[in-house]
Amino acid sequence: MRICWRRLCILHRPTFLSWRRPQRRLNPLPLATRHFPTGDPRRARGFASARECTGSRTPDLFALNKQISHLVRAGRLGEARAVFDAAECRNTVTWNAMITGYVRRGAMARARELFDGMPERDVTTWNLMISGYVSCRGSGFVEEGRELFERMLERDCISWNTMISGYAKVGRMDEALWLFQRMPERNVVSWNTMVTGFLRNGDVERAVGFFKEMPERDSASLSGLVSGLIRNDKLDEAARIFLEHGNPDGREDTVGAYNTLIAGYGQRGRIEEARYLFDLIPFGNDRGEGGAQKFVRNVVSWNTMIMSYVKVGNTVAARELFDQMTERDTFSWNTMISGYVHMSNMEEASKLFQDMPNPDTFTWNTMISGYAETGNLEFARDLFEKMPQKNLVSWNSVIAGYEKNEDYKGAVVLFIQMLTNGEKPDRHTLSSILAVATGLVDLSLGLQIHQLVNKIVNPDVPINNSLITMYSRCGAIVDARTSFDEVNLQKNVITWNAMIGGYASHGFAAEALELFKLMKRFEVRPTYITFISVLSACAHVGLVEEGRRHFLSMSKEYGIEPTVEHFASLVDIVGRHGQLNEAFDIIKGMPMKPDKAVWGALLGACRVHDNVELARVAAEALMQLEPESSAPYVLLYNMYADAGRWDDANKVRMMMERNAIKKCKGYSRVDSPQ
DNA sequence: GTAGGGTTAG
Repeated sequence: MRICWRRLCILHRPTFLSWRRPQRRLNPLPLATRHFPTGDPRRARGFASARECTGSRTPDLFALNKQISHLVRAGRLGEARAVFDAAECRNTVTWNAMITGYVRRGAMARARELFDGMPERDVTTWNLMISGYVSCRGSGFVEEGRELFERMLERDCISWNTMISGYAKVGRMDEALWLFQRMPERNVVSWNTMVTGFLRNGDVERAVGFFKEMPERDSASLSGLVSGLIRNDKLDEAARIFLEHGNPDGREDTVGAYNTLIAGYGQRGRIEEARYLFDLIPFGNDRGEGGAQKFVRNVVSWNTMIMSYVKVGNTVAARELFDQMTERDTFSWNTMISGYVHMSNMEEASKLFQDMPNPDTFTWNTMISGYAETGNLEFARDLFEKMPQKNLVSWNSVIAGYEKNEDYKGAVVLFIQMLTNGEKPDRHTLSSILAVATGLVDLSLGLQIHQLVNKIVNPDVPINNSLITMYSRCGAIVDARTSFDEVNLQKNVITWNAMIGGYASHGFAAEALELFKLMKRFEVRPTYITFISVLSACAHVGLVEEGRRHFLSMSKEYGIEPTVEHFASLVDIVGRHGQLNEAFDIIKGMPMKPDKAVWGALLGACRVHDNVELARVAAEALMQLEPESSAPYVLLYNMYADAGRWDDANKVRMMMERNAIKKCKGYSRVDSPQ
């Protein structure tokens, strides 16, 4: 299948093809200074066409500031700026509102330009700028923040807190602590910032120490500690401290901390603890009459608890809670539906889907992927066509569904449709389509997708693994190796398996085994898949002893129990070497039923080493396993014929005719010897 | 303008 990208681009101009990662702007933008060619320094900066009204708040000014704030909150910065520029009269609040817009968007160069051009700044202005610099992504702007902080004449508590949180964000807790110790007065936020700062940087001990030392705590202190501890995998400690401190400021938002803990336990499958906490949340008025604990379970508590049950596959318990809820939101419905979908119970899922008042895109996508996963492409496609609003996940779900059900052409058609619709593929799309190229063994498609990968996503281990698999399946083993070497960041076991498997299946046994050695040197734990490749490599080059050793080391060193595939390889290794009886003994000693690969390996070995009797055993086993296959008959016939045992050969032929086995092309010798 | 808080799809 060939996709003509160029034609697609010309016809439909998918925007992503010319898409570039945005560059960070470091220097202030040159604004339209030429419109104000007077000598006024403020004009020279390009702003001051307005009269500055620093005095009384006129109603006009109030409305103007409100309007700018409103536009900024809605993210409509361009409009906000137009209003700002057109204003006849401004005060500091006006300027601050506009700066807020730029700061929130991370456009610090623009913010700075306004800041530099302002006639009068207040503490809020300075704090805004510092906050903008220190929360800028990329962490390169703390110094700019600090510079402003140092230049401030009157700092308030927020200035200090902002600066401290800036250092905490970039991991410089020493600097944060230095400021904390020197600030003239601290409030509860200062303390909270330090606690969460330590937690953010993995210093659990000092975080807990600071928490205990705090002169006063509020619900944010507790929530911050709880969530930070959970992020540091200290779930039990979080629960202990939380239960010890209860509800510090008597506010209802403590229920958030309960929910955090329930989610923490739920996500780790510790359902009993999650349920215990859920039951502990003061519920209604029954425990809160004194007024001390009036907060109740909210809809998120219910959803989180349902999610916990869904996670461990207990849809019955989840449904019980779901039915008890008096108020459900879309999360409740979606979680419950996704629970059924995960258990492949599409019947219940679709019942809920029909009952759900306002299914959203999430719901539709869940149903689509559910049908796709259970092999019902028709339903998946039908929903996909009918859904009122598709998003990227919708496309990805349906494409992945086609790929998993091996309808590769359908997947490619959908992918092209997706591009022509102007949707930009992401790593999920690309990895599906790479799997499609692998399934089709279509190198040309694979190469095109590789180009697309380079263009639109950052290097990423799973994608690179898919590339390795694609190239090696398409026989481009050198390209596979190139992709393998490009995963210099963090090769995972799949990376190694893909490359070792690629080498093994193309007969590069030495390279496969060499890589396996290297893998162990990098202390990557092999999986059963690794051993399938390793054993097959050993079989290819006749490394009997090494093969045996690897087979034994599987369970001994790595605790991996050999599967039927490993046994097939072992039989192959031993049998090819001529040790047919040992091979047969291995089969007899297998803990599971030998499959056709196992018997096939023995039969092949018997053919090579001319052991007709054992060949008969193997062939008969194969005939039972695969009654329609002609191969065992043909092989056995040939062996008898070669040995001159024509009676036996003819018996095989008669048997074949009796069972109405059709001969396959490529086994012409069946007819020729006579 | 500073600290914290939960849940759903590929």
